This record gives sequence, C-alpha cells and structure tokens, in this order.
Amino acid sequence: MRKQPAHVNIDDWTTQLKKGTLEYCILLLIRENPCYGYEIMSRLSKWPLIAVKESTVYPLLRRLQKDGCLDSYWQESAEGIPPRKYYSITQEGRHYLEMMSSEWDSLTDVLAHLRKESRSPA
Amino acid sequence: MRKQPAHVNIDDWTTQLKKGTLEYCILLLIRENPCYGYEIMSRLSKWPLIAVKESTVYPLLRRLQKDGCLDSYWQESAEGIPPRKYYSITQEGRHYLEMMSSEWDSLTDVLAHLRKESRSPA
DNA sequence: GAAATATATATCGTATTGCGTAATATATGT
DNA sequence: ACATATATTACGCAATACGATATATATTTC
Repeated sequence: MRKQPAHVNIDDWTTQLKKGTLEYCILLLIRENPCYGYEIMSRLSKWPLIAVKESTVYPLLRRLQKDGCLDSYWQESAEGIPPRKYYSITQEGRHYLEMMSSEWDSLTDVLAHLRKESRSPA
Repeated sequence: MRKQPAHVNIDDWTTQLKKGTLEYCILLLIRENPCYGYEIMSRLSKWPLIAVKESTVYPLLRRLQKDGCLDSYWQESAEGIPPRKYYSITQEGRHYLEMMSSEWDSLTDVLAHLRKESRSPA
C-alpha cells in the first residue's frame, strides 16, 4: 500500500512526460550505432530527466523489435563480462523515427505558442 | 476485442506523447483566465496533435482541483445554455506550473541534443 | 573468506493516463 | 420528429514507466 498524496508531485509528472519520449530518445540513440540495453540505460541516465531503469529499457527494446523497428544480435564481450544483446535500427524504424520527429516539432510549436500566449496580459 | 497490430502506429505514439503534456497545456490556458471544460476542449482541439475529448478533459480538471491546483465555481450562462463550471488557477497551481515549465525546458534541451548528435556521422 | 559493487539481461505487478462509449439535460434549426 | 450545439459526468480498456526482484560473472573492498 502506498500513500496517495492530495497534492501534485513534479516527479510523478515527469514520469508521465517520459511516456512516448523515451521511445523517441532510444531510437535516436540506436539510429547511428547499434546499442545494448545497459549502454542505453547508462547513456540516458546522464540526463536526470530521462534517466531510466532496467525495468523500463529492456521491455521497451523488446517491444520495438516486436514491432519491426529494431533487429537484435548477441555478441560476446571481454572476459568476465556477460554477452551483450545489441539492437540495430531497421528501415521501418527509420521511417517511424521521421514521423516522430515531425510530431515532436509540432508539439514544441504548440507549447511555445501556449506559453507565449498565456504570458501576454489580456 | 480489438486487433493488436504487430507494427508501430504513430497515432498510438502521439497518444502517449500527450501524457503529462495535456496537463501542462490546460494549466497554461487557465493561468490567464478562468475556463470551463467545454471551452478548453474546443480551444485545444484547434491543434490536431493535442485535440482532446470530453472523457479526457473533465477527469483531468477534477484531478487538478483535487490536487489543489484549481478552484471551481458554477456560473449561469445565457438562456438555453447549461450552466458552466469554471476553473481558476490557485497559488499552488502557479507554483506547479513554474516547475513544469522548467522541466519542459530541460526536455526540449535533451531532445535537441539527441537529435543533433545522432545526425552527425561517426 | 565474505561482502559489496559493476556489468548485463529479464520478469512480475502496480499506478497513472488518455480515450472510446455512453448517458443526461436544454435550446435551436430543419 | 430528428439532428446539432452546448455542457457535464461515469465506466472500463490499453499502454507506459517503474519498483522490486532474480540470475550470473568478475573485480574490489573489508
């Protein structure tokens, strides 16, 4: 059982804000070079806002592969390090990424407009 | 029962992208002038990306009031038009909005960085 | 030697959100 | 009589991010 605060919590909001955005960030990372899950987690966690845990990144990668956006292959690592599952982007993934970028541009436009609008006095 | 496509769908993605963002948009609208639900729905629907239905905007307004970000009051309308429930922003709502704007700036910074990074060839 | 840490992947269950569908109520237009 | 516009509300579903946990190996620390 967890307490349900009667007040807003900015951390809860940023969790919601990540929905969809993480998928976009991960495809942007894999777009250039194949990546493995742990690597993605480490690289994204440099920005606190989009930091992710294992329980977020691994299911997301599997889903993107299931949906045809990613391919995967196993690769042995140096001694003592477990093998890594690399994900690479597919043609469909690149196409999807283009649409995402277009929608992202629209969203930032809308927000820029709303933020400016609401600042100007009536 | 609904079909579960094995491929990505940009409309499903934009639905996820709205999570959290809609809350931000609505607070930005109410920030300046008190608004009623139907009005918010109409105004947001001018941008296809953040168009909302009644089933989205009314629960959201109630939640924001429950969490202390909004106050509400009923007001009679012109003849024949049902009374309207107006929502106005509270001090806590304004404070929350400031934090949201800060997080939104961070998010756009991260995405701008990732988009630029992944375009440059290795 | 035992314990903690880093690397690396995976699963289970939960909370929250946006939304489809539908109900309710009033007045106007056709 | 029927559709449309205005306005609010309730029910239930699908998807995502995440906390907690499990597994396995090698290095570091006590």
